[in-house]
Amino acid sequence: MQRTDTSGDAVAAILQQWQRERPDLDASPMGIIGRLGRCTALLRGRLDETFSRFDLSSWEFDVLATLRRAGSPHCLAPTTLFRTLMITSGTMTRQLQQLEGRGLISRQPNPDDARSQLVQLSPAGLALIDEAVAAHVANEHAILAPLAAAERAQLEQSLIRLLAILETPGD
Amino acid sequence: MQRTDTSGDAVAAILQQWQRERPDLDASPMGIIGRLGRCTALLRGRLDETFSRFDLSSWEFDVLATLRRAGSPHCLAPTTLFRTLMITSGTMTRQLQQLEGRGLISRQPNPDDARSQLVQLSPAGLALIDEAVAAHVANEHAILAPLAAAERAQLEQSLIRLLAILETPGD
DNA sequence: CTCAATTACCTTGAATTCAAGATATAATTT
DNA sequence: AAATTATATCTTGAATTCAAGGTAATTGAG
Repeated sequence: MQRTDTSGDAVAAILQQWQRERPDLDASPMGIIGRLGRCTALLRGRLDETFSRFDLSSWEFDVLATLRRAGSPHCLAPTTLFRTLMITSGTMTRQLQQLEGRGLISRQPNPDDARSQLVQLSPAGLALIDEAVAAHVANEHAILAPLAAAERAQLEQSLIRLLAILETPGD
Repeated sequence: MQRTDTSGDAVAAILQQWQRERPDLDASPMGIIGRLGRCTALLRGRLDETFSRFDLSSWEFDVLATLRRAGSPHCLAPTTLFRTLMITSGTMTRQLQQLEGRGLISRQPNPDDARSQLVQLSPAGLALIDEAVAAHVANEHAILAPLAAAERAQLEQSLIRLLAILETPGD
């Protein structure tokens, strides 16, 4: 059975419920934090549609895109990759094994350090990610198209501000 | 090994890399979509800190909070729950089994429909979630405290707008 | 009224992700 | 210089999540 959801603005309804059940609490921060999570969840689905057209999952796209962004020779150490992608090293290993199996990357031992490996985008991987990135960016443009330029600017500015707060180490 | 990240504003750096490597693409939507995902990821960690103080994981909190919000007698069908929580029915079953094992909910057959069950918050579950919600809301207030009232309003307004677009069925 | 077909509800097997462990290098002390 | 501690890199076992399947109830036609 598939997950479903009938939301209008579900978050507003949740806030009303809390107001009714726990009037002693000021739940207003949920108006921001709840909607943020919800937007991210819905976006994930939209973006995955494009990835799947290239037989890629979200994380596969991310790995290939990171190598691509690094520039020629499209070669990075696994540690650099998993730090950039904010995943654990174990997850990284599995992902690289899988991508190597599909011939999208190659892994070679690092001659200068037996602990380390060198991950490189294969020609096939390079061609694939170059196409996929173009489609991905086009998809993102389409998703945000209903937003006027001023709305986009306001949203981005707000997110920059929030991100600065969240990244501040003095939690 | 733990995941790490050294971001200043990592998204800005990524945009610059794409500009250098693929000047033919206008990657500006990533400025919004990338930061949104990043904010959500960082928030998750912050919120989990509070949940763990009550020996709750994020999903456990969500289930109990949904039952609590519903109001007395804090009783819902599993289907209502998994639709609200946007998870699959299989995941729901496991979670309810676990919560029942901890004595936080009870499950009884529905007398009107042998297919269905009734999930109810136990007294212990009610007491726990009432405490945890208060702490959670306080935590959210603390997280957003650096934002001025006007900034909060602008951010929320932007998110409401974006959410409306993303929820529009005409994908 | 009976039976078939659709719908709705819940439990089990495959895939993904994380925490802990094993090995190799570097740094420090004696 | 040898030994020891500490750091860094990558691969494996435990837990969580999703897709497919089985069972019960409702609907509608004959």
